[in-house]
Amino acid sequence: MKPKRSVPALMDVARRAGVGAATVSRVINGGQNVSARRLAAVQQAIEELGYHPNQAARSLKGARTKTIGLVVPSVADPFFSAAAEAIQEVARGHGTLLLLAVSENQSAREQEQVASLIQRRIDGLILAPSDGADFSMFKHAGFPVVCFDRPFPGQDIPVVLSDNYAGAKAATEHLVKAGRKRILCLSGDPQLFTSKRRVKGYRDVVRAAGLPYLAEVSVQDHESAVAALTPYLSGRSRIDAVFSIKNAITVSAYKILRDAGLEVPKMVAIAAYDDFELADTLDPPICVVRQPVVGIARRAAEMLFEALDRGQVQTKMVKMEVELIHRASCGGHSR
Amino acid sequence: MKPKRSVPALMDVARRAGVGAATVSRVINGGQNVSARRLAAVQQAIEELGYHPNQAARSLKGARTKTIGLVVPSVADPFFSAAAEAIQEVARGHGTLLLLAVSENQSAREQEQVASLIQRRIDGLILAPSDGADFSMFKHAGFPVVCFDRPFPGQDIPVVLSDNYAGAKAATEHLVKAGRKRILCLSGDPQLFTSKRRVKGYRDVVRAAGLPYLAEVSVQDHESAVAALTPYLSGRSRIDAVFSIKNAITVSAYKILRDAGLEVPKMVAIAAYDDFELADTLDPPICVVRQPVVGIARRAAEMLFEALDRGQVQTKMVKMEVELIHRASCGGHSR
DNA sequence: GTGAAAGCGCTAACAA
DNA sequence: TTGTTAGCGCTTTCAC
Repeated sequence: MKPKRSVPALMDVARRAGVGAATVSRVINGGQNVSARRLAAVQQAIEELGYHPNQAARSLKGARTKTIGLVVPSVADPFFSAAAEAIQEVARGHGTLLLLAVSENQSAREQEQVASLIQRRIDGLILAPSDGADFSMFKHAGFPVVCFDRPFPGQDIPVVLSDNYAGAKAATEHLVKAGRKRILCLSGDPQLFTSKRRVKGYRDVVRAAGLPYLAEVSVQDHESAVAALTPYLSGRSRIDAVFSIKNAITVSAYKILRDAGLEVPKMVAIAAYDDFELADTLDPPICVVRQPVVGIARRAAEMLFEALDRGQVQTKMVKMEVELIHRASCGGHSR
Repeated sequence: MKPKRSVPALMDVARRAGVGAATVSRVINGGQNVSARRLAAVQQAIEELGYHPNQAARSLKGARTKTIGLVVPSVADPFFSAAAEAIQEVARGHGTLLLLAVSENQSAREQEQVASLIQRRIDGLILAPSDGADFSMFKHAGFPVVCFDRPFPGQDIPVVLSDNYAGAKAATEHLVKAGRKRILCLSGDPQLFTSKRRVKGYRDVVRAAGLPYLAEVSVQDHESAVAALTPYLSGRSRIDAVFSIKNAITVSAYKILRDAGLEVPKMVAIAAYDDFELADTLDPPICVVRQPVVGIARRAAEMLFEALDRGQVQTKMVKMEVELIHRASCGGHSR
């Protein structure tokens, strides 16, 4: 009798322990209604065989897969990696694993990844949707979806996000109060929901204050940051403040100003969206709007599991407050 | 006839298209040997129903799950989140999804997570093992494993890592050449493989140079960094260089020295392991040993897929070279 | 080219 | 307390 080559199945355990399949099933599901003798026998067989129940077979029977999906633009981004960590932690608390997918903010990729997740019959999905996210991909998907950081375009899907508009407003107002007159707004992809809200917050404030609306909204990397900023560094179009809306750009702006010899905050103030690890260590420390990343992610995950437990989600939108962290780069008084 | 409530199955498609199950199966697997007429009918039914094949059922039949596991100490850590991104990218190229698990460097958690992955019948596993990783958890697992960043303790599992010893040696030698006499080595968990190798590199150099071996190897956070460094900031035990071995500690050390009024590099030089985003932006820029994170992760993933394709892994260990990035904090000449 | 039917590993209903 | 058995959704012979 040749032992079957592959991984042991429940029947192998049953045979080795000299019991029926159902008994093994009972044992691996809590061991209720099983005599001590057989329980021990089965446990020993499991141990000896290194048996692990096949989840695929279980979920075929209609059980939960104990797996949720997470789709983010990138895990390399500190915002989303912190979120991923928090979500995975909540999931772990529910005995659930995380299937990670990366969309790069491209709806085609997003769709492809979601299709892949649907095939795996995830119990639920947490998603930071791309701008062009298409709801039809969820047709007949059969699981709850919770968005975070951004809402699902044109769809009433539960979402947890922060108050981007208020945050940008607060930061801009702070600059205005500090006496800045020409505030340049720097942003990445102008299509991005978060960018749009933040730019709007900035705009409403400068408009109300009668200041010029100066925005460069398509800064992608250091090179384009140089290109975008240079015209504003001297002459009559010279600015006296920068409001950076995108994490990665902030540092570029800081370096460019410094390299151009423009003293911060004396000549040009800086305020930025998203706190970062060394914001308080740079010279001068950078004034930022801080989002409760972990709080947002955790809340989204909790909402998903509520939906899983209770059957339905009650809350449609949770908007978290952000915090303006006053630091010297604003040139403002801490009040 | 009530339409079944849940997600559509292959049979639903078959019935709607008026064909047999096998035909639908053929269509979703490439559509070979199917008449154009039925192919169209089936595709339409799939579209209308929003049908997605159930992977669980497929893998029950013995097919690959097209899913690999990734176990890291933390995804919030920039090193591991960059690695995760790279690995997910390679996986995507192979039509494979990533099941993400976090061990927090605790072998119990690691074991629990791996068990969970085994149940999901992953095709393979990429792992940054904890110090106490127990090989027995893979008993009968039936899939290839590749480690990265650290080898599996006492086990001959394929691994991709960087030359921690050489990197630490190079950094320390650089400090020695710059004339430093009292070099303090700061490290986190002394049990960690990478820490041990780096400390050894440091030690061998200071010993050979006849300099004192000064090490604080259990620095966890900013508070403990303060506690560890303070005794060395003044008096006769005063140091003239710090070699920080752990990412998170480096910035703490930098701040502590700065706050203590010890000029860098004039009074105290700094060299550190692992490059970080703002290392070149701080004042002074921090001299670091840079690991090819993405290269390491990608290579590990590629090795796993090679093992999956070819059946076996050939390489047992890949050691990547690191690079010493000269920056002003060392007080050295750039050569 | 096509469909019927067996079986992958498991759970749950039922019988004993 | 037990074991037997019928599927879960799919792929894969094997006839037609």
